Amino acid sequence: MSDAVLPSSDSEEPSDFIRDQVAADQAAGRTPQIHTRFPPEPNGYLHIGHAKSICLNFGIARQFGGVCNLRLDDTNPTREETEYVESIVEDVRWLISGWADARLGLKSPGRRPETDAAASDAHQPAVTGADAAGRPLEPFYASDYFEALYGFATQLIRKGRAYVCDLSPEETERLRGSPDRPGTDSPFRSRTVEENLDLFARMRAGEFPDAARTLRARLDMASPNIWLRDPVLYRIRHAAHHRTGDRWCLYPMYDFAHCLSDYIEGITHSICTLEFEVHRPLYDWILASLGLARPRPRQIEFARLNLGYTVMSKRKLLQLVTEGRVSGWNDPRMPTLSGLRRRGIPPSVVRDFVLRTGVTKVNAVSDLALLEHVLREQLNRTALRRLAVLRPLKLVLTNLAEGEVHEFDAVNNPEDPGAGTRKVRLGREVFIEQDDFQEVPPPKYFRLRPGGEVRLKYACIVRCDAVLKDASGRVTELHGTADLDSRTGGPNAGRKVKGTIHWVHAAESREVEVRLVDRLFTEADPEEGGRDFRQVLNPASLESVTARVEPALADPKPGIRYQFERLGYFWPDSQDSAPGRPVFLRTVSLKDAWARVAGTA
RNA sequence: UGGCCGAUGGUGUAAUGGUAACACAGGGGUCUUUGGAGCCCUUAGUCAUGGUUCGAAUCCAUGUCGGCCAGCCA
Repeated sequence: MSDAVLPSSDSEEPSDFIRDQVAADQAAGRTPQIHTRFPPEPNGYLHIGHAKSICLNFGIARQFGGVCNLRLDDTNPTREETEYVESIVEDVRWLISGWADARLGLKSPGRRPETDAAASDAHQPAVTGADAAGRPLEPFYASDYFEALYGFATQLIRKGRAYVCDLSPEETERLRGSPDRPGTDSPFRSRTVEENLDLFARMRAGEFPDAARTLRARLDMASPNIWLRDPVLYRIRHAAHHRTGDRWCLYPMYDFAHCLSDYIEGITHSICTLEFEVHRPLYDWILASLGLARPRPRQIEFARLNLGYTVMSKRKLLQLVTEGRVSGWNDPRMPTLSGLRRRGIPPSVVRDFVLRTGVTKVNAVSDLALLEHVLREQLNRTALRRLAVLRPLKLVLTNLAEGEVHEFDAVNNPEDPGAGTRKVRLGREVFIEQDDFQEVPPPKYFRLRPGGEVRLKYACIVRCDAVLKDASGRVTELHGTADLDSRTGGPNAGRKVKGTIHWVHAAESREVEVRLVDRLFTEADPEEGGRDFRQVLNPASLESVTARVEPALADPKPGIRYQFERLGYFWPDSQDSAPGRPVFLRTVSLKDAWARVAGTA
């Protein structure tokens, strides 16, 4: 099954307040070429919350004939690593593959604004597809703009809009005031342009230790908006950067770097999450203060995605990893894109899910059930059906001779006749699911019971004649009789029984490890009432069983998704499978109507 | 006791001054060699109070509740 050809809602053109704005800007001729960007900081792995931003930004580029740049927002050398850069690039490509590949804006390798003397305003155009020289393209990096940014900062100083401040971090904080009390001007606020220029150059030259001085915007210490109270634009950090090494000891802050990175790349719509709403006046102020040649980008905010039964912040996900509560960032229980991918969730499902949650400014928590619904909807249409018994119980069909074997046709996918059929074989001994037999069945139980009958899927009806137990009273084996005349085409083919169960031929079945993946937390809101989310980790989130499967499952092709009939959707784990020794992961269970009935009884 | 943003069934969204709609979840039915899938039916909502208007989920005011903001993080 190819992820790219999966049918989904990708073909629909969604509408929301951001797309309305983009459409209006384009229609009015303000931004004929739409240009968005996805700007993660490489300090962690991408998760399904980022998927929303990716789908929004690339979706807009796709819908309006534009481009979406992938940009690493790497302005803080102490938190960022190459490992994260690599995972981010891989995850973004995976998520947009077969959907918006053609919209991915990258740049020719090694290119930076200062390598392009013609562009006086540091313009960095995006390339889609391939490099003119055939070299692989690379993402944009905010760190590629350090030189250009430094130049913009000196311009701000020359205009009297920024100054070097010698206040300590503690003093800076104290003089900032509080939300309901205005701040106090820094004593360094009225330095001359010449002095500021000289000091700023010496900050860059490494003459001062960390935190000794900052470059600050000259705005309004009395503003009710904290971010307008002379915010820090540059800080000194004698730290090696994952890309620029030790070329710099002066690093721009987010507010200064982001708006100008957007400008440098020619971004028209800079879409970010709600917490940046209060930064927008600063975003606009910096750009407006510089008297820039080209049109300025515009920031629009939306509410991030939240999902039930999980946590989403990088800090908490990192905690799960470092404390060993999961096996890594790509543990199949993790909401990271690498975790979802390993679990077997196709990118088209992530896209469809995100699409269905909509785009608003309301803080909301999306329902895990919706993700599972979209998953089942797509996998139902495409997954190959197979018989697998998770917790085997032996059933001996005493009217069949040793070595007697019967063959039946089994449909590979009832939703897709083109998927064809295969043979399944039945012998004297079969395994059935322990759950499919009850010695003392509850009301409305349709499966096997002493003296009762059930159909073995694709084969024939069997009756349970005897129950064998061990000394502790545990059921160890069943004896029964097969009615071979009830097979398809047989004289008793029309006989009706209440239940149909899955099974495997004991002699030909294979033992494989199956990992039953479930939600990571037992509560929809793991942090409800301020509790530590680690208190409600689901102890049953990952259960390993040794299953008995039909031979057709012994050596599965990587990347193929299966439905184990009546159980759920599974696929071989890309990491722990070996040739001839697959490990299956459960992507999602089938809906279980009986569990509801039994649970409420 | 500051500023900004938001509030529509259980959940997520739509309705852009004119019949509150869709999806998921829940409930019921139908069909079935998956208690799956499909199909049909169904429960349930505009935060409150005023105002403007022929008419308000929508506009205005006040209140309530929720989120965000006082990193030299992003």
